[in-house]
Amino acid sequence: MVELSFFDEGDLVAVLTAQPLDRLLDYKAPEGGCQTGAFVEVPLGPRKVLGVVWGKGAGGFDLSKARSVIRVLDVAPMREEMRAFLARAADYTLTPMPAMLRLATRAPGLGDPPSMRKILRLGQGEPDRMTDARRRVMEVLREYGGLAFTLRELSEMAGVSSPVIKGLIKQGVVVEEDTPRDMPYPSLQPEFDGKDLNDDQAEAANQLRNAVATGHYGTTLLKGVTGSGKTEVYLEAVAECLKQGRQALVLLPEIALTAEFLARVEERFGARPAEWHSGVTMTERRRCWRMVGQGAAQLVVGARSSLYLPFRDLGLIVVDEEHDSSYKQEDGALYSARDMSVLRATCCSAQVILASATPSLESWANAETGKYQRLDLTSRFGVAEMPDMRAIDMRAETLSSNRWISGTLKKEVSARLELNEQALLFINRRGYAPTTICRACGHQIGCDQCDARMVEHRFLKRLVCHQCGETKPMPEKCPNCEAEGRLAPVGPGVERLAEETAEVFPDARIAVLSSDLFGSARALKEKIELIAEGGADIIIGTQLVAKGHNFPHLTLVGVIDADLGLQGSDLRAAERTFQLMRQVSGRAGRTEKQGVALLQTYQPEHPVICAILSGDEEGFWRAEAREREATGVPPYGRLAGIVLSSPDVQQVFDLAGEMARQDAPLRAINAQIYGPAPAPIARIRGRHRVRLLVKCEKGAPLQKALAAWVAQFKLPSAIRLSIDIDPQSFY
DNA sequence: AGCACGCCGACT
DNA sequence: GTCGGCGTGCTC
Repeated sequence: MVELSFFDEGDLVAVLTAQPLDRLLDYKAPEGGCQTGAFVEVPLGPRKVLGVVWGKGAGGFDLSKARSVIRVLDVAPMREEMRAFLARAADYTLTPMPAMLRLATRAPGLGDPPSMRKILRLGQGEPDRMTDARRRVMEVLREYGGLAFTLRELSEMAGVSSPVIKGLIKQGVVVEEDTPRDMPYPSLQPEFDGKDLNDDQAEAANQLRNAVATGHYGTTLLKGVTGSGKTEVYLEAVAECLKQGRQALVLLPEIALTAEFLARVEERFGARPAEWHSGVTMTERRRCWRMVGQGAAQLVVGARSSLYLPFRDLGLIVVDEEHDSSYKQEDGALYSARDMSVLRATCCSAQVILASATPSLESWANAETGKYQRLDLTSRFGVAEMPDMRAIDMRAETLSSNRWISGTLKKEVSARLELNEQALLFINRRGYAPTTICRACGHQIGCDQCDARMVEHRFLKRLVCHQCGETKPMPEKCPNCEAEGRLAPVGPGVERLAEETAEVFPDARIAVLSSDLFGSARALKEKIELIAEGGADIIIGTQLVAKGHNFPHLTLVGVIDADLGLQGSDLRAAERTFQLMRQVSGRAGRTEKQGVALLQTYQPEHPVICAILSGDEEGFWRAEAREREATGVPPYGRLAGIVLSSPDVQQVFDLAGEMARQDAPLRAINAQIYGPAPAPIARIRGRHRVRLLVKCEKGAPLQKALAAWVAQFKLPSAIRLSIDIDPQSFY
């Protein structure tokens, strides 16, 4: 090996810590030495902190100050490819290395020794006296001989109290053994037969398998309409990856989707994979992190942060619903899990599968240029067709005020109810009404912390700010003119639509699905299952219902306001509306019955609405691509958003203005600078936010220029600066 | 990030 | 005279 990777005791090693320092610190290697990549505990001032040995120490300082590494932690060292990935991701996103290391060490108890627990097995001989309770204990142990039980589990399984088991232990009939607390995950069986695939799916699966078998990097866009069997297809790629003895990672945008996915994995591979997301317990996270590092977890299903797990040999990353906006972290470390997946895959020679019914324009464009492979699944699974989609021209409908269900839609819903089928009414607005206005003075109730309007939630009996989460009770009188009883809700939210629906269809059973109505993912899941089994006639839902849930009795989708989202000048509005409408429409008719999707719109000739209705997706993307190419925005140009925030408006505007003037490093790469302007969310929790936008040509070294530009300024401590490369929301 | 150091206002 | 505000700077 050429690289010097082992250091003897006393050698100077450079250590990266998760503390926000702008450089590596040198330490003396501990007793017994250490290797590059080792996770270590080092002294830093009065504290002990976690670090990773990054290489040979650079020296060049007063060596008498050098302290020693306290100890090497008992976890697998960080691999070269992981270090390279973190460094490249840091360069790309302009995130400091300590912050990257923090992402990669988000597991509790990394420094703890591998703890042991006692498990119970059947020993030799028979108990002195056989009782019912004792018999049950022995039966359980005999029946599940392959499984390890703790005292508690066994007493639960056998329905006996723990003294019964303790008595058996004393006699040696049951024996205790020490095993590591972090157990390897049960092994998955890629040899099991998958579901039957149709020709289309089989062909796509075959191509993905071949790609995985090359053992090289590559990215494939797997495009398939809702219900086309994308999951079955990419699980075949996972199977191939496991056969190669490599690990696989499946990213899902929403925790609520994991339960269903885990069940499918279990069905396909005979066991459950490792799970990694915010809902997983501390002990389980610890186990996952360690087992992934030891190669004792073959498949991980997780949220975007699972990209930073210490895989030993990652061969495949699937990004399901790759267009989903939750893959873009918008606070703290700013990164797109989709782009980071591709980066990670290039670092470890893995394949990436980007799966979506409605890909992001970026991925579509990368497939067009041949940077990504593209596979299309056209036929829906089984006999179901894409629903028949039509617009309801709201200009021709007569609706009384504060009503949103048109006569046409009402008739269609009634017809479904007669047939005992389900209808879904979709509105992408939580709460009762988006605005509360005073009829006396016209004042709108806003949030005290932000500049957003507050949304009335009748279910919670409060006003809620959807930007910062601030809530307050509904005031009795107008906070502006003090008029009493003149505050009125304006516009529809999901709760108000439910109210109208109950009036219009008094005999129907109505279920409302909105994320704020459920305390837990489990409660939500139960409700969804209940609905799927036919426990409701009309489903009223927000965005939540668009994501992957299957309602077999659903044959009609009514979109209350298809224009919502087309307003404003957000460049991605059209793309998002297109994706959302297609997804929601795809909920209808997933089984043998043909579904219908009706879009209430005031602009039926809008290109996006037309593209949705005609199903001409390629046409929509081509038009969008032309538009973006003409304006030089992503993916045809590069963008970065710089947000400065401070409690002091004047201060933050002054600095932003100063930065905009001192733009020499940016001019050097021909970049243009726009702003300062109030950021999309102008005030969050009392901090005023100002944004600058930097735009340049596709090939320009944007990050380098930005770094040089920002380095010119010394930030007052009250001001925070964040740089967002490839921002998702820009206007 | 913590934590110490250090330089100016209201208290014993 | 001293306690304590948090701006500035350091951590191998």
